[in-house]
Amino acid sequence: MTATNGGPTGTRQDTVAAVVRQWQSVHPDLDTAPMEIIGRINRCAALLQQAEDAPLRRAGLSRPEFDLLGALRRTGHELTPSELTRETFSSGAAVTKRLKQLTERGLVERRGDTRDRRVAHVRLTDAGRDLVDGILPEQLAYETTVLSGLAPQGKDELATLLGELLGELEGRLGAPRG
Amino acid sequence: MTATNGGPTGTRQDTVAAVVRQWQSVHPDLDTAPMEIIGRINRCAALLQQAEDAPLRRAGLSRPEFDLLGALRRTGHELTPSELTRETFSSGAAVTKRLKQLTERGLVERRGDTRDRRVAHVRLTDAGRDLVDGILPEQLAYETTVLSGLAPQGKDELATLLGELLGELEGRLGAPRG
DNA sequence: AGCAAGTGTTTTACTTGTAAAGCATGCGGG
DNA sequence: CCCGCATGCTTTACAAGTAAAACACTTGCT
Repeated sequence: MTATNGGPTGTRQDTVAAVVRQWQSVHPDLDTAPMEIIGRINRCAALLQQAEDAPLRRAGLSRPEFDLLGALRRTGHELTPSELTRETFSSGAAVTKRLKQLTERGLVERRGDTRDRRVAHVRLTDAGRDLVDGILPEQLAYETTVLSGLAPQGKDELATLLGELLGELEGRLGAPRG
Repeated sequence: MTATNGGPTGTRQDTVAAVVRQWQSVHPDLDTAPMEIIGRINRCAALLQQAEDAPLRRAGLSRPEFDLLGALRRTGHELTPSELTRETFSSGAAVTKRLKQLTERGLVERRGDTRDRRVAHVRLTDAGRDLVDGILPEQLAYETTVLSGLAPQGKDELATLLGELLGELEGRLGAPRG
């Protein structure tokens, strides 16, 4: 179809490029440029999550469960369910369900607040902490190999650009917290 | 905590940066660099999907439903359920369910293959085509504004880098199709 | 022809997430 | 004091995805 398809010049063809080309031939008038970024982000995220799930599944954890445990581990202190909601960007109901399961599995513990009996405080058990500490290196190692195809400079550039975009998005969509 | 936190030099602080900083203070030995890319991709994807859903929801569509309709629209011809599975990267069962709903809503039609009575052929109805054609410009317009905070050069750079990464991922994870 | 194995699609049982309602508790004004 | 409203968390009813089994049909071997 296209005249300038070229050969493999080092950049491998990805599926999003093909999709964008199809859209352009159907709607030549539309500016499909945003798809090249947003479509790729979505597709990368889908593939990465699928792949990252592998190390986690070995430990019997889903990614949202790991995110919850990770939030407790990296903050280093107890968190209430509502704080976990904020840290893991998920709904209160979802956090409640996950906590129930993780508690049953002995990975987290809860205690009530002495002052305000509505609030709970959640913390990792020793088993929970060990599990997170065991998985995290594996996951980072895997992620490192995934990114090994990019030039070091490209990685820095990519991290920076994504940081700018994310800052935009969080400012715009997450509404300025004030 | 950090000495070189600096002021607002143009790059706004994003949540992933804070998370990475937490991990580094807990596990100073680990190389957290991959998080700066992969964590941001995941978070961007989450925020984008949430936001992009807005224009779609107005039309009563979920993103996966729109992806299905979009695949039919951009290829320009009928597709079988298994082809839709490949085009939309979702499972056969999911496609079956979506087709059922979209058929009930009069957005797609199915006909059986005359030669092989196992296969079905799915196509957009006029209403379905009109719906996609109506939504797509809105969505692209929205996406354009989302990206408007990035410098034009940054956008190109980002698209290119993501394309490289995605090419890697699809080659590695999606297994070379051959 | 007739049957085993393969392919395309759907069904089933189950898991997980969500929105909205429901509880229990705390807080401030009359 | 106590009533109304806000808050923190959980429950309920439901929507949507998945893996594995089931189903329907075709194909190739004999």
